[in-house]
Amino acid sequence: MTDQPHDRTDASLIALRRILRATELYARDLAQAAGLTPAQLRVLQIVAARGGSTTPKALATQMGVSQATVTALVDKVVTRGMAVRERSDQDRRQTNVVITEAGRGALQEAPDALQQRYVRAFEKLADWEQAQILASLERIAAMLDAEGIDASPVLTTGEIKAGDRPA
Amino acid sequence: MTDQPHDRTDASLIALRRILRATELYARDLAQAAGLTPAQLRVLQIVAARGGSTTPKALATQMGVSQATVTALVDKVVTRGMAVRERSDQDRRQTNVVITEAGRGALQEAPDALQQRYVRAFEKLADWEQAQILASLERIAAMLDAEGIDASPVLTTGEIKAGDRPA
DNA sequence: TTATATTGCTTCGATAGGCTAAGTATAGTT
DNA sequence: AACTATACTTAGCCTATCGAAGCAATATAA
Repeated sequence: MTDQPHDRTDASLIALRRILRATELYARDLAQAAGLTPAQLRVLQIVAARGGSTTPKALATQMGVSQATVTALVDKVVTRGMAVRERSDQDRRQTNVVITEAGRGALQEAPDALQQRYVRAFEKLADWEQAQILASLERIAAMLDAEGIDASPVLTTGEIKAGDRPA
Repeated sequence: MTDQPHDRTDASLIALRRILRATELYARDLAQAAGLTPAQLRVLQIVAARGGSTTPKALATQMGVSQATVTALVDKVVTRGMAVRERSDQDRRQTNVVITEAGRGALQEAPDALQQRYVRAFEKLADWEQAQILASLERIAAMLDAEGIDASPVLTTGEIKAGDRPA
């Protein structure tokens, strides 16, 4: 392969697309395995990550969609018995979306789309490879979201990892 | 940052998500700017990339969706005057989707989501950085779509059966 | 206290993208 | 001529998403 700069640009774009596509397809796959659509699965994941209960408002913010959309999604997971709505006692305008045992079960069947596949492979890599890939990814992420995108909440496993219970 | 292996796994996942999210949001943005939805834009892009004319079959294959979906998408871009349908002369079962001047204009207004933002930044990087990023991306792509997604982009026909909204 | 915001969520009506199944031509095969 | 296969379209049905409007509870002002 020649070293025309443009070749590399194209090749990296192609690789990026493969990544996006693989992620998307795998997300669908997993969601289907758990009897949930990707969007519904995301709802459950966020609720679980926030200690098993959160509000539609918080979901909307974190997912970057409108509250109306969250209402529809919550309707569906509620219908499937994977969550319930409970009126808040502090502020009775608020509703808490609470995950059920069935919901937790479904989550276990369908762990995070990226995590499942990626972690296994990543952790097999040599140390230097991991370091290089990490550096590259962070570089790319910075390139992509540096300009323009409003500071909307990025869903990361990191930030929602351990117990930050919302009162 | 410490060098705990797990930190790196998490950090790389977070970076990946940022990439996915940035791409998704930017795609919407651009599509809106051009008066097209992301899917419709993709149709136009593919048609243009194939020399300004291609068949629904080819579109379906390349986009990984059914022909029926392509029909619907083509309907929309045709309605917007950005493409026309023409019966093939070689095989009269075939239809050619042909991009119009208006379509080309729209494409120029809204170039590829990834390309637009990424290429600019990528081509500013130092040579060694480009090489490293490319290697990493290809590595990741291989990790993600190697195992599991067997052959076709078409998913299993597992069903997520309907649910109605709770009262 | 009563009147007026503001907040949190749901409902309604649209639009988009996606699917499967069934229909219609056209092209190939036997 | 009679099948079979191919290329699309149609029809009917999901899900996801939005904006606008509505309702209920809280907060603020007069």
